[in-house]
Amino acid sequence: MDSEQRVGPRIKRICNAIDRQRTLDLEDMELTSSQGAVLGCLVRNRDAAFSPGDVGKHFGLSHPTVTGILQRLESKGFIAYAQDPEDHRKKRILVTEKALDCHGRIRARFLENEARLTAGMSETERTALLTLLDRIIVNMDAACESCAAPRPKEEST
Amino acid sequence: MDSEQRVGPRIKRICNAIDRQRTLDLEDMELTSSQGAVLGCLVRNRDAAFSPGDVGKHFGLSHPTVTGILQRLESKGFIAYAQDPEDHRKKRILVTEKALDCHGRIRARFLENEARLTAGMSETERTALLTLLDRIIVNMDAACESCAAPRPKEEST
DNA sequence: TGTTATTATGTAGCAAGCTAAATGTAGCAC
DNA sequence: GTGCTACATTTAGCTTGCTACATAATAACA
Repeated sequence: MDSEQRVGPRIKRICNAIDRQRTLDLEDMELTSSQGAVLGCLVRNRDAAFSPGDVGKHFGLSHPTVTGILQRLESKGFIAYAQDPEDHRKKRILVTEKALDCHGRIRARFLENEARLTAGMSETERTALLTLLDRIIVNMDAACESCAAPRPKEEST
Repeated sequence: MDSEQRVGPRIKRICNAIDRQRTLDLEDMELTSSQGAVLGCLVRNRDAAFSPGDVGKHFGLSHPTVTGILQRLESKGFIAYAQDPEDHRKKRILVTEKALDCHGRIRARFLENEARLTAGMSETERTALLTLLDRIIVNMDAACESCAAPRPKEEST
């Protein structure tokens, strides 16, 4: 299999380019791509009072990574913390007025970016792409699971 | 458009997971995912005497990023440098015996990883996926170009 | 109750990505 | 030769990702 025929390197290249582009797109709000994504999630789920752990699960990120992003969001005044009254290990993340103000613009920029990525694709193609990407995600979650707790042998074709 | 229906977040998630997995896969050689990819490229193109700039173009990475990866590869004895005899600004990257020894194993691990990603896909699906990813890459290169030299107005629907 | 295990978060330290600014070389105009 | 522009590389400093380790609070259980 030629290196030209592999999915992995393409994903990597696209991922880097998306991050670069989206960070540029949010520059005027002093947000990065990752910060924008996390903040969007927090605003949408503001009634659920997300914890750092919830954010990690939502994006498939490690706890220290989430901590870092949240620290920068806090220092810039987009979020604040409160204690969970029922479980003192947990923190609740509160979004500020500033975050609510920016939310629409962040969302719009991300949607424009998405449109640029998939420009020229039919709805059928876009759907096919999403389905195939979802299958990769499922495949990798399975690989990870077998990492943590090695399976007996699921299919030794 | 629901957040559930976007390509960008999926790409990001997959990219992170691939990096994690591939770095684990190369752990015994003391290489990371990016180092393995760059080293593979250098070994395959060893007759062309790649420069750091060539590596950057090949992977779509900035010069400082390439410099960092190459420094770590050099400190671990996988590559060495020589001056370009015709242009003293350029460096030529030489791969060591150690790199040649590891090359087959690196390649095998990456192919296994690729197979895990696309497990259960027909050849038709795999090809469709590659084609769609290539179109995203083309779209983003176009967007980047217009960034550097803002176009007149390509389609003001 | 007290001990232990699990869970939630934080800190330290590393790799990899970036931009901006510095250095050094090549090439060309004058 | 001098000076200017372009190019190749490096360094500094940032964010984002990770693992490994530390800490605090809850849960489970003898």
